[in-house]
Amino acid sequence: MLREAREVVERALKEKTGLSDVALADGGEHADLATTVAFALAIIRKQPPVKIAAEITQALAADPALKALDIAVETKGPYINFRFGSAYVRGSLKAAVQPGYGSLPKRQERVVLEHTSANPNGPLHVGHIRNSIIGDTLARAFRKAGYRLEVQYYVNDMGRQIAIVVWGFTNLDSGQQPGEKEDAHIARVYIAANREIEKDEGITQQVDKLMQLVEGGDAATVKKFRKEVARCLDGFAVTLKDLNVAHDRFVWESDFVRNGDTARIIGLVKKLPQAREEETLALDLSEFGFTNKYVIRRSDGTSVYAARDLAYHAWKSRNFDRAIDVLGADHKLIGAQLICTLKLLGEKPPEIVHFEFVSLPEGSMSTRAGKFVSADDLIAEVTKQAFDEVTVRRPELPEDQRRTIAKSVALAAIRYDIVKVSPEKSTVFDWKEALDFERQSGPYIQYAHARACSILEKAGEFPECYDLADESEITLAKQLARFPAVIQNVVSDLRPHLLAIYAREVADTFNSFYHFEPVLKSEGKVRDRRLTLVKAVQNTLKEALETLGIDAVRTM
RNA sequence: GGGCUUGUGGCUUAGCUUGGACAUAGCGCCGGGCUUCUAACCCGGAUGUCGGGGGUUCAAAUCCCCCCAGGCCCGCCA
Repeated sequence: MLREAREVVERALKEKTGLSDVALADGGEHADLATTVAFALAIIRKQPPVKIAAEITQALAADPALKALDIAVETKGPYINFRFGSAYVRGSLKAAVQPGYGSLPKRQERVVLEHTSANPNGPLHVGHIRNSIIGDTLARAFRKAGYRLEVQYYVNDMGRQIAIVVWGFTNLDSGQQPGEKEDAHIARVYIAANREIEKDEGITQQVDKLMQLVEGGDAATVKKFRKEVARCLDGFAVTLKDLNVAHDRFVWESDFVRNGDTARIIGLVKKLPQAREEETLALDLSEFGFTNKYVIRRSDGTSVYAARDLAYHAWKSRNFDRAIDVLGADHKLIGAQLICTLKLLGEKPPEIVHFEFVSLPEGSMSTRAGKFVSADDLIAEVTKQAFDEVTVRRPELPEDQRRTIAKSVALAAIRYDIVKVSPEKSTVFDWKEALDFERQSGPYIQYAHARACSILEKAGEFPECYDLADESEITLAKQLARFPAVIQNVVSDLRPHLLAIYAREVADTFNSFYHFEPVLKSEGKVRDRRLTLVKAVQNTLKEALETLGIDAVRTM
């Protein structure tokens, strides 16, 4: 409802002012929408802004489009405020109780979203899952916003790290320990192999040889690489499932070598005026502000990651209308070079969402050095803590039900803790925060939802009533009305944390309402309209939580 | 050294792209609230040179410049 009302107001303002930018903004505590356009007009018309604001307000007051939507206009000094009336509130409430609330009209564009794509040389850690959770939340938001979406994981199965893993499995004592997860096993061998390399530089040549063999398509070597990568991915699959993160397709990097795409793209790169072919093939992108050379092919003839990535993105460009990548901040430079080169090749470049690093209190994480907190450990610890909490609060529930709730609570705590922070902030992983299930947490929002469910359950059947009256009711309904616009903003700005903040704000407002306004104990019309409002809150929270990849549990 | 990025009460954080009405919320602290729809909750209070300095503007947390501090990057790694 907000999106529609905003459009009407914006159109009317443009008409009355003749400006293309009417500075329409959220009204905060003053109004539902507000504009400071009078300041801009004051300069043009050389009149005081207060006078201009009054004139515009008068002109808008007579506008039939605003009247039809029951939008009141008033001036407060130079500010023009818009206040939505009962028709808006009614329409908002009616929309918010519909199944699937928040979904936007279907679109035809096909979007490909790549996220996680961690190197398969060890388990996913708390840095990787920032990628997974941002990516998965964006994916859910895109689907809710009506897009046709395919989510991909790009499997780096032929990099140096994997060659080191394979070298380790061939040359070191590398048996799997009982109960050891595949990805943890691979990390152990990878770490051990790196220690050997530090001691003996000759090993690097053996690793290089492995890389040449795999690029050349040597059957036995390819098989070894595939085997370890696949095992690591099996481990990832368990972690990602626990995090409620899903991919539609795993795209293997080596496929772009095997099918000739990489050779083809290298051929095209060679013809670019920026190409510099000496021993290596590289691009000189200095005219675009890049100071380093962008290497595409090694002097031994093998391709580097950049070449295969170009092939992958050219493929995305041909098969999708839009491509979105979620990548760590360490990929900023190569991401910009990738985009630059794709443009030179006449391909659609991806839109890249970068997120900053997660470090540990003792310093940055490193798989190679074995310095990381694995996602599996995090999940196990948070789940254990959640089970204890559920047991304290609901001792009467059978254990299996407490376990089920604990699992959902843990998932909510982890996902929310990560997605609530703006991606551009680097963070330090903090166990205390990860294990906090109170204010500004996922469980806090789940709890508000469970409270709403509990009321609805006890209420039984009731006739829906959309005529809200009390200030607290109207405030809440207006907040629910913002949900579709929030979904819209998440996909247009590629900022999933906006949804996290919004869901928390709805929970805040509802908890306050819950405390002051009796629902089941009120009578007649009041009971009906409040129950309808509770249903709308429950429905909105459910849709918001599910878009965040969090279970909207009915009891906890 | 160069580039990108972050810096908001003791701690964490929203707002910054699109400059405007007393800067958002949480933790922690102080004080209240469970015979009442689940207290994973609610209400009140104290706490801010929006890193520092200049500039643009009627108006700057928000835009521009300089400086300081942290993170990331600058590889024939990925």
